[in-house]
Amino acid sequence: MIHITLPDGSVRQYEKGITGLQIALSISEGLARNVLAAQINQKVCDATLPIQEDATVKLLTWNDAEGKAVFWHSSAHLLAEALEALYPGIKFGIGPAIETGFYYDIDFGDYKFSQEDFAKVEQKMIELAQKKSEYIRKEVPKKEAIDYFTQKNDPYKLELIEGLQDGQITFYQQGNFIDLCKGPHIPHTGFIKAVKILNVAGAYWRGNEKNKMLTRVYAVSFPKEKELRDYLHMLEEARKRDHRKLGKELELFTFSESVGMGLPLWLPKGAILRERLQTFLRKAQIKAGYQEVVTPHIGGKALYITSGHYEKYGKDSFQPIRTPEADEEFLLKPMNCPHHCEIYASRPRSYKELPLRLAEFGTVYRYEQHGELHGLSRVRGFTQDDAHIFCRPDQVKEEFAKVIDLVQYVFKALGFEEYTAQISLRDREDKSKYIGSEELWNQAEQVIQEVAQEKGLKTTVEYGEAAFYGPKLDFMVRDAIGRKWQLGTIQVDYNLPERFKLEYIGPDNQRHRPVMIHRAPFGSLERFISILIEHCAGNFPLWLSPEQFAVLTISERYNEYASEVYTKCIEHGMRGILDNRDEKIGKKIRDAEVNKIPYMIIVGEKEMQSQTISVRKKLEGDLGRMTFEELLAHFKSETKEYL
RNA sequence: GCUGUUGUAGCUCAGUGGUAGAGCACUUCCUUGGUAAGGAAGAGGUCGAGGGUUCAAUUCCCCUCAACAGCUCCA
Repeated sequence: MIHITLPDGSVRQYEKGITGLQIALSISEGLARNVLAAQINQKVCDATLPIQEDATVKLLTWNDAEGKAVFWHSSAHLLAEALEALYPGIKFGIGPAIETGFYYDIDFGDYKFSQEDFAKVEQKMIELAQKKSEYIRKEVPKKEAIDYFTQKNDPYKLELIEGLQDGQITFYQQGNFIDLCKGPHIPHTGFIKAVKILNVAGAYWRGNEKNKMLTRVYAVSFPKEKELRDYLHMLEEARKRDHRKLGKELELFTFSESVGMGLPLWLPKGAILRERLQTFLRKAQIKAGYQEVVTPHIGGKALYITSGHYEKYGKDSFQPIRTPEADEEFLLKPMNCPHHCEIYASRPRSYKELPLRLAEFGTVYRYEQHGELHGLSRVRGFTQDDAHIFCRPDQVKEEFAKVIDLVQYVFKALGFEEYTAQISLRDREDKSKYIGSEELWNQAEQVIQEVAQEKGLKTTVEYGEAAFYGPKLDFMVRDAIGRKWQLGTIQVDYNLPERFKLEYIGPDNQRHRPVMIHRAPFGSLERFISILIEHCAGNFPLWLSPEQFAVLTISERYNEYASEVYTKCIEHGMRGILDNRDEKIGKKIRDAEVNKIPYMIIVGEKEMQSQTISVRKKLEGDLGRMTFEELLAHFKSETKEYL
């Protein structure tokens, strides 16, 4: 008998050789029907794998991320099986699960696989799935593996086998399809009830552009039809919310080929959005003890040699700007920290003035690769809501905590309710690539984890993801349609204080090196706004809306009264427009709705007579007649402290 | 940067080896209307830029730029 510890801490006894599936069956039939794989001592395995000794076992279902990954990986095999059945002789690269769904890289030879083929393949996949073919694991000697794929004439699989150790090679077979694969897989294909091929794209074999380009077939699958429908609905919604589309429609920003790619031009309405966000954060930062600074858009080359960025990124950046006379060279600043370090170093510092928190909405320029540019989310010129906190090592914890408070305040104000903190620490094996003493790192890594816990943040820890100069904490937010984005970041830095030889005089009258914390709640305004637009589908909260109201006239007879109302609104600090076009009210309402203007103020005969206004709210409808003061109250309650 | 797709009016898109079309937006006129599109007329384009084939190119070919998708990258 062996002892199996389950996630709830309970321990059960089973015969040696029991499988995850059988354990599930012993708990409930329903669970057994849903088990996709088993996590045995932290390792994800086939649910059909016999367990030979005491172990901790977690049964994975569709509700576990690992369960989904196995499900999608198995679906990739099903896709391959279907493709092989329909297009005999094609050759297979790799077919992994990805964040949502899976893909398979295929060499179709001369055939051009396209959109027209999708339905046929989906149908075949479902047909094969319904056979409930088991995924059968088989350990094969290297020679046998090579023989199989040689006979099958698949050079990609052969190349993969070459890199594997004899004795560690496994095949998985379902139906007539055999694939080189280390697994694990779901018990049988019958779990897969809904599939959708999403798109095809070229992808180099092994990601190397010198290699042959294969056709990557992207697809997604689900255990229920409804989940597929929901997913497709989400994709549709994402298309509708695309910030590039809304940005154009709402006249927030544009691009010009003459100005250059990746260099956004902010239109008046977009500029209001930026201004609102900056004013909002500025207010919060002043309360939190930050001091604002302003630094130029360029910096001498020497600055970046000192910071080390020139060596690391110099070649991949915008090239230096030269002055007419001497051999002076300036670089467009790719980050603000060196400038801020110079401000710190501009005079001797006492421990009494630490922490020193320097903030700047600093515009930086980075030469992003051509193919990487994407709307506002990846650009070549952007404004960071940057700040650098210079503090003593023993202040890192408190400062970190304060930054987390600030970020949480910002997220809440902007309607991001769900987020997790991703903590990036050193590689546990190889610590050689990091700068800074072991002691400082240990302290900072511990401090970050403690603070995150004390703040009650949901955290994930990624080892090996820390920057070479220090550990960091990134906020991953979930938007209104369930997508995850990395937003605010807090990074500890031991490198720059060292390179810039920053010092402060301690109570012991000795020189000490401060620690620097980089932080940006938004990250970049451009990227943040792109996420915000998609999060709220262009329906900004009232305090951010570029146009908060529109005064709509019933006919030109009321133009004068409408102007009075409009002027009163403007005088009260509201932003909006007066629509006195020669159009019917229905048309004006429609246009205001389409332009996502939160409040429509309608004036006609009744309103003019009674010196009132009729108010209609976007997406909600008529609020009825009210006085101007009542409208003001609506505004006040909706904008709270942010107006 | 690599591969593929696309580029026609301000926007969304048809179309053709014989120098172009729709809807919306815009201008003017009619209409003076009550909670998501009133009517009519008009104006608007070197068909992304450059080169080639041709009697003739927006259409075919080459090259270039940009956008989009994917790959690789991200201080």
